[in-house]
Amino acid sequence: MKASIIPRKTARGRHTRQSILAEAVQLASLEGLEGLSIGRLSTGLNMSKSGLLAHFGSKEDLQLATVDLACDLYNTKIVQPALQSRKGLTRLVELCELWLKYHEQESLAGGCFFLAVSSEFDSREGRVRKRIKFTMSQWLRLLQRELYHASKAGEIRRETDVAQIAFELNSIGHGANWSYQLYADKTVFQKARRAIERTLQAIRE
Amino acid sequence: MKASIIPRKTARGRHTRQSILAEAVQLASLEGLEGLSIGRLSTGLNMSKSGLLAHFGSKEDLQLATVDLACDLYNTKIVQPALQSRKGLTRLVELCELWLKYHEQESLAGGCFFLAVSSEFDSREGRVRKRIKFTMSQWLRLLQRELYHASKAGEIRRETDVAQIAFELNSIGHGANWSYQLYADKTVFQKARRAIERTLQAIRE
DNA sequence: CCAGAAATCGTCCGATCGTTCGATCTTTCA
DNA sequence: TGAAAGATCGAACGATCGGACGATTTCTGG
Repeated sequence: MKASIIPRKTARGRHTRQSILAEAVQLASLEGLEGLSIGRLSTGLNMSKSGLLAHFGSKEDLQLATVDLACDLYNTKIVQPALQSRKGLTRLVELCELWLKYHEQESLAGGCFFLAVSSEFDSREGRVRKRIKFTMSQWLRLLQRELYHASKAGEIRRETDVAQIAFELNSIGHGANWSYQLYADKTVFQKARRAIERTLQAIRE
Repeated sequence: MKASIIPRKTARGRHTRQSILAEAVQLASLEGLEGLSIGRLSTGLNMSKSGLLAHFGSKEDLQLATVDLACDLYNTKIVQPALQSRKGLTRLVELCELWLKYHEQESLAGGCFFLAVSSEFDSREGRVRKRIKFTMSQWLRLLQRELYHASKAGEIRRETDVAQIAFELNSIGHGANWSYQLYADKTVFQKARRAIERTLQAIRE
């Protein structure tokens, strides 16, 4: 029931909090946000349950903070770098490629954090689901925005259904992440690249 | 540690067991095979925990039996009907369409059972994961087999990479299931149909 | 140097988990 | 009809969960 935010006020506190969240993102990619238990998380970090929980107040707040850190992570590693590319088709391809590269080198042990937790929470309710939905919407809108720019710039056919293509690109990510997690088959990343290329080729002007 | 199979020997026993499993498939599509707790499952069926567990012996055996029933379900509702169609491209399209229709009419409350549980177990070990992997492999091989027949029959280009196309078709299923579960947006099924059509159009002879 | 703030810890609580076991219904059949 | 077999139940177990609370350690500023 406790819903307040517990702000850490010193460098030590902030550092501990960040360490917890970094571990939480890894663990959640493997076992989900619910499987992430405070007991195991704390013992894995050599601290007490209560000491850990003091940084967040409740498990739900820990989950929310974990989602937020993952969001920062994907922004730093994928979105921001891609924003250096020219907007439109170039940036769109770069977004896909950076996403693929990031997971190809197993940066997260359990694969894409957001695909894992969005599947986990798609039948739940509450703030965590809402936050995940919001973040995923941002990602999809980002893809659509670049498709829109590409359309305006004449890089792709003007009548292209950007929602349709965003759906297809996103689906390819799902398929690649799923295959790699279940079968540990690295070739799916090349399959994904070919699929992306074919999808975009079909709408190129 | 108990690993034995507890066979039910009377009609009553078999009926109860099937009722449990039918409910378990529904529940697992919503909350996963792990979230499927024996306590809630039994109270939802108005019976005792021990009475329920007596049909399976352990939670893992219950999970395995649930996977098997789901497998039967998909065979009955999707695979067998599609086998009535002419092999090759026709049957492939029918497989995809039957899968889409089945989930479009919300036959399972939590979406595709196998996509849900394969995501859940992709980072675990044990018999359940192995069984899920095996079942998914069968599905993927089925798609590839029809592509192979289509190729032999000259319905699609002979040099088509069947593993690549199976990956793409499967990805579309992932994307549709995910979008519908997270956003309850029924239009994704039409998007999926368009994506499937585009994918197959690209390899048509 | 010390007092108050911040961080962390140890312990306890109630709930729920999977599982065991003996008792108790219910069915079957000799 | 009555005893064996099968099905179900109720109670209890140890473990683990999220969480609460006061005590204790560590840091920091006057």
